[in-house]
Amino acid sequence: MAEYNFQEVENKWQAYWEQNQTFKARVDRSKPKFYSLDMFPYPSGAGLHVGHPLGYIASDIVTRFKRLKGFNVLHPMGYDSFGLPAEQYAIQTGQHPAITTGENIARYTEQLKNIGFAFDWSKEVRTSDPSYYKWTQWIFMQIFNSYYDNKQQKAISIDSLIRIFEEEGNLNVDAVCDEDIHHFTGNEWKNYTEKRQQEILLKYRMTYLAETTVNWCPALGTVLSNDEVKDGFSERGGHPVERKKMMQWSMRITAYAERLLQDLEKVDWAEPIKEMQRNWIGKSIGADVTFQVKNHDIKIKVFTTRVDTIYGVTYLALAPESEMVADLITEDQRETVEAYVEVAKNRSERDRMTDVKTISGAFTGSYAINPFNGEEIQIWVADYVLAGYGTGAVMAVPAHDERDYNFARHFGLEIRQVIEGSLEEGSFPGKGGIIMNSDILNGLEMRAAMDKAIAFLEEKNIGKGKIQYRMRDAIFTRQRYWGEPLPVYFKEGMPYLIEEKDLPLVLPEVDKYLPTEDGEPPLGRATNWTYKTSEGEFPLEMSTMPGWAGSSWYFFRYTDPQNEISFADREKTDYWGAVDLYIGGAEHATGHLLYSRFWTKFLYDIGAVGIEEPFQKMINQGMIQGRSNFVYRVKGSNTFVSHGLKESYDVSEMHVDVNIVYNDQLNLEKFVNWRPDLKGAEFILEDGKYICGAEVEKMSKSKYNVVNPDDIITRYGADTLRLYEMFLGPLEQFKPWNTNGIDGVYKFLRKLWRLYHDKNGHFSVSDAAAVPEELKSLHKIIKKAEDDMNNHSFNTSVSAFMICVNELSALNCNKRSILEPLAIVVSPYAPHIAEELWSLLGRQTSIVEAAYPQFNEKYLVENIHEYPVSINGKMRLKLSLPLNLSKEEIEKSAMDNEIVQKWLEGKSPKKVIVVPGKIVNIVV
RNA sequence: GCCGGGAUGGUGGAAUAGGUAGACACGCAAGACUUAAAAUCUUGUGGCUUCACGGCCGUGCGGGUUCGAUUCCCGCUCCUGGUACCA
Repeated sequence: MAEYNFQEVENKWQAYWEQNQTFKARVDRSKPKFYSLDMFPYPSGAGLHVGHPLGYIASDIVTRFKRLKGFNVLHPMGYDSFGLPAEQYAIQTGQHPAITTGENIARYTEQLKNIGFAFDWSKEVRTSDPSYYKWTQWIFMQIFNSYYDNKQQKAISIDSLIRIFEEEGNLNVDAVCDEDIHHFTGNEWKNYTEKRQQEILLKYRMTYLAETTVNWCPALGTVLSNDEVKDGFSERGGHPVERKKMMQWSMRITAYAERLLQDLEKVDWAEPIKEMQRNWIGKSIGADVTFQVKNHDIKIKVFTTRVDTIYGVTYLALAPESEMVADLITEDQRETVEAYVEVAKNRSERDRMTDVKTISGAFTGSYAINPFNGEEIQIWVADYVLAGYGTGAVMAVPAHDERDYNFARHFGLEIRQVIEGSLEEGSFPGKGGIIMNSDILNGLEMRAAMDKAIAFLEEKNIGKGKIQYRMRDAIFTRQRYWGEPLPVYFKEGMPYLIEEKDLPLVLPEVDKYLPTEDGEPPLGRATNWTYKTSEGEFPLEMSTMPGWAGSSWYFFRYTDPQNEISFADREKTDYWGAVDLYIGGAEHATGHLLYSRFWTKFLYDIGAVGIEEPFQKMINQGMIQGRSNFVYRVKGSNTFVSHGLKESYDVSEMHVDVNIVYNDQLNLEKFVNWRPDLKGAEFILEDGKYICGAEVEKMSKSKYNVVNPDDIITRYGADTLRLYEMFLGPLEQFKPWNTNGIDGVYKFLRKLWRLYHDKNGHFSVSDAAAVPEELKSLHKIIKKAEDDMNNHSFNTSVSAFMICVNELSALNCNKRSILEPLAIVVSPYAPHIAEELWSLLGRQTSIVEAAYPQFNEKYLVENIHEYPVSINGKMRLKLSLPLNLSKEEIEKSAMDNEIVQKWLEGKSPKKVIVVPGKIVNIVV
């Protein structure tokens, strides 16, 4: 092969890796393990664009490097293949989503294989495959069969709870459960009907059925989770979302709130992501306080984080949705309050969110009594109080809370200061201040006042210290077809699990993928969607699982994807353990990453896995944005004017396909053939070229700025694509895709190739000994590439490779002792060309099996340093001096220099700073 | 509003235990090779100024610490991600 023929080289080695199963991972206890994972892709119909593989390339480079360093690597890939787009497509076309999904996966796989990833394809999983979702269903069953014990702080089998109920009822049970639990004895339990018992157990199960307010999206016909809703619209499709009460399965992720929060300390993730999770969990430490309503037997419980300001409470406020409101309205207020509640309730979540400036509320007419000072305070209804947080009621302290302050000002309610300071500029939180006007709390600071107030509450039995989390239980059902069926049937209205031997419960065929006429989910269309037991035939659950179900445990399945007797062999999950490097977008911070941690902790609690945190280290790659190109049509004509001249004409801007533009220069021939209406287009050129305008936008079809990796590979090859994606900039940074610099890395590969070949293109290396400059160049790159790898600074490594190859080219180096290790160092980035060079060098096995070259400091040792000499901090000259000179000798050489003398103008310097091996600075 | 991330030539970016700002690459310009083009190679390329040597300015803006600041501190501007009446 005379010239570097990337097509030939890349096809050859991709076939070789596949045939030899080069990347197949096996348990091997003689080596340290390295589990590298990329975030699960959803195989969309549009295929991969150049932004998708960015993270995969980075992780591929790391795994290839780790192999060279002697690690046993697991680097799998698979598909999160249940999802809305396939179902939407099915609704439109009638085509079964499994078919579309299969086609999309085939396309993705082909595209991924073209890039030359070192994936172990034998480990591939697909969440929509029954052999996979069998185990998703199995995990659901374990969750159903568990409750969370607060004393032991772990999930425990529901059977042991039943035993406790039988023995002593629930009086001593401290578990995470529904609010409306009543106490019963062991005898009472035994006398309950089965239905009654199941009803009670459901209140304890880690996954339970309950009426919940959900984000209902009528256009999609499904429920969405909070993180699937953006500003009141669905993330997929942008359809309006409304609040609706529905019977849904939920999971008690809140039981794990504290552990999810604490264990963030154990993982090596970017601080912003951890912070997002902390905010999402939203821990607040405070107290519950019960207020007696005057002339009523109703008590109002509020949650507050500032019980120290309890003497500053001047009114209570309830959420409009609160059930207590109806009982508290007095006759003279009835009309006003009911009208207000009606309006407030119907205001959509989105209105309430966008319109935070408008203050609204209504006085119920009732009064509550402050348990600390016996004062009567008004009870209001206000839509700034959320039904879903805390108790849905707040004690308002206008002097020290901004929202309470604004509300009180608006309605003319009292504002009473209880912390020293000035109210001139409105309310202030006064967290460091001294309490005043507060009877028993006077003179204390916040912390002490809170402790004293809580002690008072507990003594009087009207409240207690409490920790509140903002995080809600996770809704686990979707009224959709294309998802995992829940392995649940209903008897007398109570849910029961199907038997384990009947897993997987396979998704049934339906005639249409739409809800039924009477509003049931699509599974309601299936015939015989029932479960037979010895007692009869019962209806199965018609909702399916949400998208996050399958992706919350896939990292375990990868270790043992074909296992038919368990979700993964414990020996294998133990060997591979936690993911050592997880690369993916930051957009999953509060969804996938939280759910996966939750399921992992659950599986740990029941003894199914040995780790509590699934992802030890994570890097979040920045998104690749699109870079759109524009042409400028002179209005009313078929003439296009180049970007630099457009100001002289009346033009309209038009997106043009970036694939027919090179370095912002339009390919005119391709342009006129791009669309029929452009036939016969004329151009006004500048310097004989048509230059396009450019702008950074999201990569999308409609903007004609989607760049497909296949096109780049056809033109430049996979190695160039890999190098270029890394060369573009730091992995974490957001950046626009721009092919302008790609020629540079392509040239680099050809220069690299030429190092191993003579002028006539014949492979030619010499066994002569390397000269010091060559060794220096080599050892510089050995060290740099390794250091960069540890910092995940891939872009700087590519630059360093270029420098190395430039240096070796200048030296006309063709020494085997230099070029062999060089091929290894480059191989994680450009594996195909490296393999080819390796085999040309006479090696029989894959370069993957080579060892990373040993760095030797001695080749880099310098004995001369070029000292920059600064005068008053500005570099003025350079001075080459031996490194073994003393400070004094360096200073003397500098002072003797004539340029230095010129700057001194005969004066003696105020100060001379000499940092040996670094710099000289002379202060005049 | 609150919490993150960022701003460096025409472009992507490099350099932070404070020590030569602009590595590497693109683009551009000039030249070599070629009938020509492509490819390849050589040289130059932050701005202003100077015939030149050189000088002045320069890392979003304004201050500060320091012999020395892209890097540390204080105060802003703009872009960007998250979050949102959470009591």
